[in-house]
Amino acid sequence: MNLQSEQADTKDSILNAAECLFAEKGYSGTSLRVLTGKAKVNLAAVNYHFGSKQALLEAVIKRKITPLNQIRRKRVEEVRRQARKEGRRPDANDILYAFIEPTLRFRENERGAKDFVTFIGRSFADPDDTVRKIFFRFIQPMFQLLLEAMREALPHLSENIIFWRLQLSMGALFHTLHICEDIDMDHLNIKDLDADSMVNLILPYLSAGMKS
Amino acid sequence: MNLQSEQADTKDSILNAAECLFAEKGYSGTSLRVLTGKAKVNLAAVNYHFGSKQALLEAVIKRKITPLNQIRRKRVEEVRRQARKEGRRPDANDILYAFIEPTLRFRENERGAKDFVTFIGRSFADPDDTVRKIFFRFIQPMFQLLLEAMREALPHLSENIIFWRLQLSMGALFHTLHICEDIDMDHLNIKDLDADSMVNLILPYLSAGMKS
DNA sequence: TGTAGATTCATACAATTGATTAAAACACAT
DNA sequence: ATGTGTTTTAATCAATTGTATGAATCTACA
Repeated sequence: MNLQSEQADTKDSILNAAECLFAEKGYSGTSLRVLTGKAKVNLAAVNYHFGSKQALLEAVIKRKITPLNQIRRKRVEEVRRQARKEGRRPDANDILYAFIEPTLRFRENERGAKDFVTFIGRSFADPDDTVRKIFFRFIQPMFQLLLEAMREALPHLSENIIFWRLQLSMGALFHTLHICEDIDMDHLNIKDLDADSMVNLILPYLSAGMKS
Repeated sequence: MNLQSEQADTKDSILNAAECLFAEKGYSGTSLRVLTGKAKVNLAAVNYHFGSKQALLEAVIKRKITPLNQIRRKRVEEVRRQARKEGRRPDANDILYAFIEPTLRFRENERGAKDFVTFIGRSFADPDDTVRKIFFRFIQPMFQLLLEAMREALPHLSENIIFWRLQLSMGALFHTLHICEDIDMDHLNIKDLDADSMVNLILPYLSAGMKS
């Protein structure tokens, strides 16, 4: 067995560099050479430690999405539980808040989380199909939970409508979080907005749309 | 000078194949070999007729975006003119309708337009920066017009807010139009929805969000 | 200190990329 | 029919891609 910290250093360097570069240039747009260059490790290190570029992608996603989804799931279910306890339907706004607030908080606090969230937005359109598939596998249960909760909150709307309004919400959210890294308009600063301000910016929009 | 129809056939074959493949796999994900293969022309034809892959991209975008933007601009300005004539502010819903309805109508009617609209959604996240830049150049004036119109319609909101709500709207719209090609859920069919149904699905959401 | 196992390293591999070239094939006016 | 300018074709270019290999280096325990 080797010294833990050494191995961890290399693996973590690769994961961190991948997270950053995947956010900036996408999975398909990032070569292992610039990736290992940024991580300051040998080119072969990726295949040695992860097996392949695709396996690295899975590791990058899993590392961040697992704890994030855990929080979001807890928060959403807490909203449903609270509503049930009070004998009423959950509110769509509360559900969205329970999903969005941890996402943006996470994005603000955790190291590299901003890159990761940007990466999510990018992945929906990656040239490589496997990227979408892998992401889908990790996101699907969370989306399903949101769907259930929203059906409770908005019983007068068909499942069809709710489904597509949730898609619209996801598109709005991740597109905005993705491109806000690109935009550097002088008077329209959002890049450095804190989590609360971003929630205040985005939540009312999504909430109104869901209930419309 | 050569026979017009021959040259046009080759160039158009390339443009059509590019449109389709760019929608399916993105610009960076499409190689000139599979592209010329699909178009049933020689590999060198792209560089001969367009100069480079990037020049082809510009041609693909320009061909469809120019007439589409012309219609949308006319429609949006008609909404503003009508409101001014009646001495009132334009309605946000009318502005959105003037933008979205031609987009979805176009998507439904014109040959290859569905692919093109899908391609737009994909391009926001293409690994190649130049794709985003080229698209931005063509979309920017239209976005600016929407921004102006919305400031008229929603004078109580800051330019900042309107800007980001428009971004949210664009994200919602193009993400949904993009992924709806992927989704084939048995009971949640949207793929073959006609333009009117899609407007009815999307417009209330965006409208409520903008006004929220 | 010496050895076994884990890690790093430089190098090479086959495949694919966009682009270029020169010759062949073509169209058309004279 | 001949010649001219355009288009198509096959072949090749250098560059980049993810991956694989074997030797070198390092770590930890005897």
